[in-house]
Amino acid sequence: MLSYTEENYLKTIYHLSENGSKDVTTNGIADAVNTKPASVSDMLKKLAQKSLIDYIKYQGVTLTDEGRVKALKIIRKHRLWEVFLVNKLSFNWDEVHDVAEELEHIKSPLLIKRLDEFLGFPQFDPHGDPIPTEDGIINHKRSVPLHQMEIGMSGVVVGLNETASSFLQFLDKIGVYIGVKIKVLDKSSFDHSVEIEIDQTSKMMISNEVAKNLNISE
Amino acid sequence: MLSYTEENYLKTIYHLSENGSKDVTTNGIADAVNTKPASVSDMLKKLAQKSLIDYIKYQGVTLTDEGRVKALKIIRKHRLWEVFLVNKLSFNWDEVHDVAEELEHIKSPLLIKRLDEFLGFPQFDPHGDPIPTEDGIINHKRSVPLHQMEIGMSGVVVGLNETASSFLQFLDKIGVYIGVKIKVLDKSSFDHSVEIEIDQTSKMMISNEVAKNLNISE
DNA sequence: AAAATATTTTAGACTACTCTAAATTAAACC
DNA sequence: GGTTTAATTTAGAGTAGTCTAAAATATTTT
Ligand SMILES: [Mn+2]
Ligand SMILES: [Mn+2]
Ligand SMILES: [Mn+2]
Ligand SMILES: [Mn+2]
Repeated sequence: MLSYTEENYLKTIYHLSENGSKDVTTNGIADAVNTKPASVSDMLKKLAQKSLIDYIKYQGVTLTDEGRVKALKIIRKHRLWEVFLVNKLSFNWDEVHDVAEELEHIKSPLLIKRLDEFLGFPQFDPHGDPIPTEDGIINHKRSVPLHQMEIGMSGVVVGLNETASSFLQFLDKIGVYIGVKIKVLDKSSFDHSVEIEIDQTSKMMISNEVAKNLNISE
Repeated sequence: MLSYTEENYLKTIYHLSENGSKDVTTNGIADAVNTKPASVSDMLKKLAQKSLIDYIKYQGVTLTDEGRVKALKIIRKHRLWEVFLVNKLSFNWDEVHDVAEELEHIKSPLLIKRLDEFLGFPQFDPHGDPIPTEDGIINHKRSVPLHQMEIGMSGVVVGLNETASSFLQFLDKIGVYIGVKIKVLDKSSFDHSVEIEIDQTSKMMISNEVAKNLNISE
């Protein structure tokens, strides 16, 4: 049985190894779980002990198969709860993360089975992230960050690389959400900002920083 | 901010002071929270420190007003989640307690507000227990344990004094649930078992032990 | 390749909660 | 009222997780 804390470390290690293609470092984990590197070292020993990670001192960490499955189960719960909060309790998509961070630790397989059913077996969470299956299979959609698209190309927003409230609220304001159609009208070679057409109607200028965090598919 | 553990102690103290009219003892609490009396003594000091309880060594404990409100907020959450599990996720009434025991500690006022709304502002949980309001007002229904009713009297099951799965499943089997009408047909002076009519149709003999745990109102 | 710097680990200590064993106080018995 | 028993509290110690400061190792710079 994993503790609340162990679960958070595992999940964090998973996320860090997915995102950056670099290896997962002690400082990186410390940063993500909001502790000091010394504490992380201790925890890494514990997780290695339980063979949830492969860990060699001074070199990075990788999840074992067992660790990966455990991490994905927590992520599954996190994302299902987010769907619940948004679809059933009408939370905004920028309000769900912290609550889901707690709810993901509730230990009841039946609860998650029934919740999944109740929500109609959703495939994606409110931020466009895929919901892993019970046995840890996750459906990575192929997508491109908006700033890498060519002028004239178009596609659909399928995911985000940033979940900060300020970012989500900004997207709300400009009418961008998961599933909306985006066309690249122009790209400034000066500051790399991007001019886009949203939903075949409104035109907008967005910064490169914003463009980087919008994943487009099709 | 209260810890998970502190919340469980508070809630337990509340329940112990409601039920038995006797005072709340260290051993009683230890029994209820599944720890040793020594640990309880420590915690009582802590809760007294935070002025959530009045505590004098070797004499019992009582909740302060602040402590009572805190306890009722947890109980409110517990019971709302139970309603959710039964009404929305089709849990049986004997399956909800342990999960609610975890869910009650999720810290989000908005979540509870929305959940309450989503459930249609229920007044009672699946076991017939009243759901306290946000500001800690609880509606104690007047009721009598079935074994105290006179022959010929009838009423409606409004609550239970026992939540063990085995008891709830037994009630399922004999067709007793919250809201069902019961009439007392006879009482044995030998073993104090009670003959009842359920729902104006089936007749049953139930033990005194069972009768004690069914609260009837009218 | 040596020196300087950054990263990571260890050592030692702290908090929250728990336990067993011993000491204290209260309650029950005679 | 004094003795026995039961309830409660204290003392001392353990686990999980955290921290700071110091030591060890790796990386970068010159
Ligand atoms: Mn979490
Ligand atoms: Mn999400
Ligand atoms: Mn609880
Ligand atoms: Mn209940």
